Amino acid sequence: MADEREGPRPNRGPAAAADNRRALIAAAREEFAAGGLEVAFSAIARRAGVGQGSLYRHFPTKIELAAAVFEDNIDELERAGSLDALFDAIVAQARMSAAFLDAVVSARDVPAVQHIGERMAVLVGALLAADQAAGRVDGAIAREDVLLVVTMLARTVAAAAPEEQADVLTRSRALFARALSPR
Amino acid sequence: MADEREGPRPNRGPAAAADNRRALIAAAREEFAAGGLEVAFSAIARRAGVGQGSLYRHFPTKIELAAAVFEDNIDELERAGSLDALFDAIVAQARMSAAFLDAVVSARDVPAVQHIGERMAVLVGALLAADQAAGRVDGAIAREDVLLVVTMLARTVAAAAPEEQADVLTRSRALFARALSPR
DNA sequence: CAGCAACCGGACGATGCTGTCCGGTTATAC
DNA sequence: GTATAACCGGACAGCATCGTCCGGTTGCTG
Repeated sequence: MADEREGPRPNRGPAAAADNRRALIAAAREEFAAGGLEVAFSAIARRAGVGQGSLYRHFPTKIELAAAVFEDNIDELERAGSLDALFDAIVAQARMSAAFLDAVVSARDVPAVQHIGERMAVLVGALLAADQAAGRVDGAIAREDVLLVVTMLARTVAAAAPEEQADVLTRSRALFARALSPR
Repeated sequence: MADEREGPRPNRGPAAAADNRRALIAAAREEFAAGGLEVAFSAIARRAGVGQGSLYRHFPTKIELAAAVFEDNIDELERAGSLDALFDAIVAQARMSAAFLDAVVSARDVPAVQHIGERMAVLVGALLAADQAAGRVDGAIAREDVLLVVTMLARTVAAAAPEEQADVLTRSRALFARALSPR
């Protein structure tokens, strides 16, 4: 039933629904990364080569769309083996992460958002425990502290002007390294 | 706030220009503090009891308006006697500061913005030197680090949901205290 | 007192986004 | 082969904001 054909694929019919969904998520990822959460729905639909109707059918609200995008991205984050690696991955998707965080504050009760929050909490908890066991992070640091660091990193790097992004990045990494390292 | 509506005070003529300017700045301060930089120009004019034409005449762009508002606020910041006190003052105006920072990244070359940047840099430099001399802050910390901390504090507190604002505040303050304190 | 220049305030056209609705197309069932 | 149901895509009306423009008022000057 769910058989994916290459070649001259029709853009209509039930089989195209999954394709459209993927195209929309990909387009939204690029738009969010470029312009934050403020981008217009119409722009996302245009980039995906899909009508606005289809966009609203798949994702009635912007929060659900953002959640779908980030659900994909979090897979990448979960490959990190240490907090440092997690920070690297977060920074690489800084604008995306910041956009998602903006969405979170306005809709904490959406199930999809909660699910992502739990995945992040579990991930951070595991990495923190490992780093503390290895003596790389002070025992006084709590999971909430690390989540805060992640948030700050994403927002700060995302908001920085392009020419000072590199400086901001190294400086904030060093700052947080001081904050987390054992006394 | 409600301005002086008493007596047969004409709202026209050259003398009213300065009054209008003050009213606009006051209205903009409240609007920015409530809704960030995204508030509509029309809303600011309405709150100030002034026509849109007058708003655009005094402040052609939103950046200039934000700069005028923050130029007022920075007087308060300069009363701080230590970095800790500066952080307190920044957090008290968190939403305002965050709104202004957003304006800065989109118009770094505006003279009014540059002027405020210089005042902040001078202020932070002086406080940092004092705190380092007193042994409260590590000598390895640079002025740019502190400016980064200020930015992060403002943005983080401003973006937090009301119910977790208190927790975010204490946690980030503790985190940055660890980062800045001598080894 | 009369003319002038500055300034005020709101109306107004333009622009862009939102969310819905419907004609048309395609796979599937019979 | 034909009927049916699902789904696509773009048009469209509604809405908010932007930035300008102009009639009207006020204080100043000769």
